[in-house]
Amino acid sequence: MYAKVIVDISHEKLDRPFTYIIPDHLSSQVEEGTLVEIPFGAGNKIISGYVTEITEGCDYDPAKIKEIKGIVKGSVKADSNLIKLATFIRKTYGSTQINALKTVTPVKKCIRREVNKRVVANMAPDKLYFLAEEASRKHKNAQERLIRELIKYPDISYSFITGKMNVSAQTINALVKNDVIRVETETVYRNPIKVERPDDKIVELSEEQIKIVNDVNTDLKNGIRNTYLIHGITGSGKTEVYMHLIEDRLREGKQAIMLIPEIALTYQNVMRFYARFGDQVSVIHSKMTQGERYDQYLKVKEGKVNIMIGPRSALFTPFDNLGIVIIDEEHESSYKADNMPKYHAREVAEKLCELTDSVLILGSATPSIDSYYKASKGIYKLYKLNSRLTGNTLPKVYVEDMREEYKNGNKSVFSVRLHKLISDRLEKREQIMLFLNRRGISGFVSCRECGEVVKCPHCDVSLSYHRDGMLKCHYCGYEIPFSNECPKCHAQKVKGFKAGTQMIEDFVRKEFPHALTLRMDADSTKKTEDYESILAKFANNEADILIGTQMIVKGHDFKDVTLVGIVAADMALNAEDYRAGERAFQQLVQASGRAGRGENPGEVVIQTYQPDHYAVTYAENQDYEGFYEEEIKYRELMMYPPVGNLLGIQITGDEEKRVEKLSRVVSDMIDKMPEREKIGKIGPANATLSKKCDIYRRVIYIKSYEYEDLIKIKDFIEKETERFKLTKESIMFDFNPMNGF
DNA sequence: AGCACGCCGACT
DNA sequence: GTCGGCGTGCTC
Repeated sequence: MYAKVIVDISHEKLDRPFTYIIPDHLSSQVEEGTLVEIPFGAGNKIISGYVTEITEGCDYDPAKIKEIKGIVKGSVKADSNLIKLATFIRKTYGSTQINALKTVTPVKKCIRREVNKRVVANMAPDKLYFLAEEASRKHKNAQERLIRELIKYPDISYSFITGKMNVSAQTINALVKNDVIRVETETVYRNPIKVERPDDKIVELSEEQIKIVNDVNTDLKNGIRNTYLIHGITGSGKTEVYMHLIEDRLREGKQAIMLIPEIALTYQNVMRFYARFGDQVSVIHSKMTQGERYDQYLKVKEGKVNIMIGPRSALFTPFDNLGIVIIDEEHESSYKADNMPKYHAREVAEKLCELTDSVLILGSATPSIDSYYKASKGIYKLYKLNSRLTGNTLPKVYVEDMREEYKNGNKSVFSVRLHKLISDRLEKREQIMLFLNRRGISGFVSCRECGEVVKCPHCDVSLSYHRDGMLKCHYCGYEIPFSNECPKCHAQKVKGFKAGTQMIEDFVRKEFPHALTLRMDADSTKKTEDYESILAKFANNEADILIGTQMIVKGHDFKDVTLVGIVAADMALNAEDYRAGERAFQQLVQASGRAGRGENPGEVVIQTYQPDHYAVTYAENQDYEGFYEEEIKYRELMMYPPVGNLLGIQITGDEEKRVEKLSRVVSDMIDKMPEREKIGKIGPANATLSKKCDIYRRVIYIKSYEYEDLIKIKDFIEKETERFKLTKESIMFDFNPMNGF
């Protein structure tokens, strides 16, 4: 028998199966997906590789075929659906097979589970006393020590004995042999989440909700497998629908995967699932150790877990009878992987559901244009949840034109209305959230004389001022002490602008000296605990105003918040990539949704210099459909996704001129392709961040209606540039990029 | 990726 | 005369 093996070397030239003989003594253990050790290359260096196929014959010179050396000890095998997913990822996103295999097997090492080992006395204390005396006579000090301890405490933890008491395992083993003691082990699964279990009352479903559940179940009964997009405004009870659908699958003996954005992972969401489904729920998240991951994997394999909740990698949970995949907040950009292979969880989930015959449920208050487009084409089934469960109304949204405010002599950060509403809420003892966009977060430093902005010498960004008196670069960590002398005109006029959030906090303190504020940004939240404790404090009503970025509130309900202020909505509107409008709209609507989650109705103030921007006007009316219609027209016109497909090509290197030249060469290459007629090309141009850590970055974007064309272009460029033997420059591809380059 | 084979400059 | 530079080619 032979095995086709993908070797663990990520290089295009080796990205194909190699044939190995399966020796007889391994034939029972080598299967598809097994991680094996194989001799490779002239030096017969031992490397590892995944078996992807087992064949009887071989299509390669038998004289040259080597034998599999063994199985990688403690490895975890990839099941066949995951191998198929890996192939899909390789083809769709253009990675190597081995990298794709590695991404679908997030648990690689079999790390011993945590065991609670205890040493227990096997005989009565008087007998032990006798043995201790005997050990003492024979100068068996360690034995004596242990036995005397056991007289006092007949049940001691193993680690205490080998640690504090300094008794070796050998001594223990000797006593076990003589039946003096026995070692008891008890397996403890490391539980990633500490829950105090709030009991969740089973909520009656609304008619809207029941319809979704029934439709899905009816379709399933009729053997129809669909993808369902639930467009439900914040607070409309999507989670209840998810839980019902999961419960129905569990009853059929199937399992469920639910993806939620990493940032929303540790909070109320997950708790509700624990409350409802108990310990058949498991959670994975990026901060987990290898051991914790392995435990979750084992629990899945042993059938103890039927629901896996986690970020995009939770998709690769090896359930053997998967029935449903749910992607909550499906518009979130974190569902797109940011390193190779740059897969999108939604697309991989579609494939996974196809392979396992499962249903896919997507949910969002602001669906991605991609998904809504598919729904409008009938590829997804669309459902709407329009009423808030608590019965309260959507918040009232005010758009404030900051140009007008300025004209009327208001030079502060707050419009008259926002100022008034803040004092109103402070008086009523209701809570307030103030948002700023991400881009406005870090402070920068410039010369008031000549306007020179102090930049990082290694990256194309301005340095930001930190409270410790240093100027730091967020990308490469470069730092210099702050000086007020301008590096260009040498005037003593350099001054720092405070980070957006801090500026607002200072301003609030000046204007409302009695208000208690909490601030949340990269500076104030170095560790996750900080982040969690800030949110907990706010939820606990220990502050009146929470100031932070858009990021902070995903999936959190603060029932006493009745006012949300978006201090400067403009930064998001003016980003250069084609998703800027979509992102801005989503941010505005999601932020607005934070107001009035409790009993009191909420109000939202959006401050902007572009009150007529379509993202703002549609957000003001909470009009998703209107926004979609406008946005899709623009995408159609420009051949942007989801109407067309986009390939981002990034060329990087440490010499500006060479990078520039290579980008031109690649561009010319594309121009000569027969597909050139059908496709659109943008660039080459400098990337948004044109230099990062002394690496220059240029980009080319290719647009096409046919995804296949993009794959062809990537393959062609890879083939053609191979002979350049690029060492200092590199070319990277991103299919339908989400975050630009 | 890594290692071997292979054809041209400065050394005991 | 050799030791060694890394160019190119292969790896089941």
